[in-house]
Amino acid sequence: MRSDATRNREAILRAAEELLDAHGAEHISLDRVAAAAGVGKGTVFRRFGSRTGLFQELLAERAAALAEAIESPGSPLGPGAPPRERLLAFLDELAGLAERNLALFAAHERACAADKYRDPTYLRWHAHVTALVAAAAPGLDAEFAAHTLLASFDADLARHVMAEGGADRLRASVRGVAEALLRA
Amino acid sequence: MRSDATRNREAILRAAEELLDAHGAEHISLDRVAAAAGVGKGTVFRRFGSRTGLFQELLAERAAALAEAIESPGSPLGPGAPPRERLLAFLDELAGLAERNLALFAAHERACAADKYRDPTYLRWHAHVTALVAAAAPGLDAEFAAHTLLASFDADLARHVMAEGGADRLRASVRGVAEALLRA
DNA sequence: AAACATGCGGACCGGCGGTCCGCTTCGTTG
DNA sequence: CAACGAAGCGGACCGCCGGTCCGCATGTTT
Repeated sequence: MRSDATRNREAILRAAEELLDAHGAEHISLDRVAAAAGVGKGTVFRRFGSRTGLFQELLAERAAALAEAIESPGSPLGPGAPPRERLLAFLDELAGLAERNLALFAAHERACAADKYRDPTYLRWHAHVTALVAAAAPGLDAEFAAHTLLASFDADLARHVMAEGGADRLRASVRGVAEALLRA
Repeated sequence: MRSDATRNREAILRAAEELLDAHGAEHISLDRVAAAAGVGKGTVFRRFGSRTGLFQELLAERAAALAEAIESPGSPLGPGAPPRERLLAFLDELAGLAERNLALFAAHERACAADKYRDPTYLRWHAHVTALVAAAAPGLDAEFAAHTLLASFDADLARHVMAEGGADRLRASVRGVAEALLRA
């Protein structure tokens, strides 16, 4: 990749973030993103393929730290931790991510509305949760339960719950459901 | 309402159904609906206000029987039945509704994506489930758990689950999660 | 039949995601 | 350094969509 391409790519991602923070998930057209990045619209599409691609990459970037934490041993998130605690810790972490990136979650959802089950980040999260549910609650349909648990972080639901009580309220509610499920 | 207005209203609803059955939830623009109904586009908007309004009414129509069943005593769905059984029966019924109206569910979701929590049908369902969860599992955040349970009928998830096993598979998975939750 | 309210259709608008292509810039090679 | 091909760029352009508007038609009432 040419150096100007790399620079532009970064500029576009940062511009998208700024617009999300400033105006929420609505009215973020790719024209605007391009303008804010000081770049032509074609450049946005060349780098990211589509609106969907842009928000997928942005989410992947924001989720990178979590993805790494999941794979490195030694924390309650990493391999080696007992599945139940590992799952609860992961959900806690997701709640934090959702809080810090509500607008991005919303935009990403909207952009991936068509077959959301092909988003790489969602797929990773789902595989992770499925495995942990299967280990901690063998009686359940783990795949289905994993979708159900992840649905807690739907942007609208998360916003609604966090409106009274912030991320802690979301964490508590999710934990309540998760613990109930694992008791099975 | 003038008689021709009533007639057109019906024609539009039927046309929308036909298009949904024929082409799925995608590519159903209101231009197409209007054309299929043999009506001008303005008429669609005068009757239903917006795309959202159209699909909300269509869903309300398809959900009417269920809404009635919920309120009339004597069945496992109606008042008087024990909350746990009443909830499970309701979820079973919703699975059937989802199966018979997958395309409509998808279109409705897409149309109500902005603040989905203001859709009258969803609100009714949510209030119902919340009350039953509160009665059957006092320890839980009932409102939150209700959103979680209803998320099982997200069109994409439902389609994905029903792809192998049809509505019965969906019913079984939902029931598994619901029973686990109620055990709390 | 006349007069009024209601409803109608479809041209029109602004905005969007996505494409295309002539021009510019980068970086490599001799 | 000159020059050349590849990679990238920008923004005009396209088709489509949700939504609006208003001159005309149709139903209703007296």
